[in-house]
Amino acid sequence: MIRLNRLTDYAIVVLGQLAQGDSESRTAAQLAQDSGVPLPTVSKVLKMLAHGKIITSQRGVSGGYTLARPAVLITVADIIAAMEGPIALTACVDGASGGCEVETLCPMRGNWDKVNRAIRDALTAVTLQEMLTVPAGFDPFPLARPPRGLAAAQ
Amino acid sequence: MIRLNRLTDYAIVVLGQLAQGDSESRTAAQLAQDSGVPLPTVSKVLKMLAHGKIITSQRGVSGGYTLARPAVLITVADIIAAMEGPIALTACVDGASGGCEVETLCPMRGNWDKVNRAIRDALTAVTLQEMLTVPAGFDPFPLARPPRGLAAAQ
DNA sequence: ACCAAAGAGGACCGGATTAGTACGATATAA
DNA sequence: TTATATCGTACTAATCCGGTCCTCTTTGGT
Repeated sequence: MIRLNRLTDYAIVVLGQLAQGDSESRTAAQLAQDSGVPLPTVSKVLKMLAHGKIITSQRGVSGGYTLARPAVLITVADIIAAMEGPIALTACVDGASGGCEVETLCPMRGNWDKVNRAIRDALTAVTLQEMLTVPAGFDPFPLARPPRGLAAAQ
Repeated sequence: MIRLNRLTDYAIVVLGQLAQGDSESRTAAQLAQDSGVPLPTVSKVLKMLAHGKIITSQRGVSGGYTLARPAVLITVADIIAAMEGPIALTACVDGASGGCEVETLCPMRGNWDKVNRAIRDALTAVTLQEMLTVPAGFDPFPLARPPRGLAAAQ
């Protein structure tokens, strides 16, 4: 199970709220209430998204947040990148010769790149809009997975 | 940055060692020495891989580990699945109605499935063999980013 | 039959990461 | 000028994960 941060999850939810709002400006408080996520946390998420240029913020008395562009043009890759930095599986890949101690022994430095690119492409192919449109008659709980835990798993 | 466990990283390295060994049996101690990873940790990794049917183990006095099948037939998806459980981005996706508190509000439960499938496909497309063969003249450090403190694990 | 080697399995602990909170600063419209 | 709402940063608590240790089981050799 590859984990992405809970905040990223929230980000998607919040963006969903924003996308439904007909491009109207919504305050952090509104979004917090609508999403059920505590205000400070939503605020944090919104800040990160604004930083990543996914949404725009308007300060001041009647301020709020708006999608920076239509939901169709926002990809999951964009969102994840905003929330977690560049999309890549963490490994020796991430540079800096000092970082990986078994560097000289590891026969495959750099080949993660291929994997990373594949994943990046996969994530770029899905837009926020697609995440919002729930297909008719889909199964809400596709995989019944064991609680997390690698050792406990299987 | 999507994180996969450090153990998964080790798994790839260790499997690399195994793949080079002409299908000979190697003990955990040997692999630990060759990979530079502490024995208990390597042992744990090997156990998990054996559990996932990636490698086979032979107990007893002249025991050891061997790849369960040729490196060409072992995909990165297999390895990650063995180390971290089913491949999916953690989200409301992962079932159990109690798990997600904003469930009723979240307009996009289940659409992660599309993303997950894409990622799974991407990972399945890369084999251990491919990870081993370093392309001629590749750049060892494609992205220059600060090293993540690796806890000085020898 | 016994002993040594090697893996299997589980429990445990410390450290690192992250979620969540709080507070002060800044901008804006009325 | 004041009320409102975001911005930015610092801090704390809880969770998760990597790593280690210990004991049991299996197996081959003596």
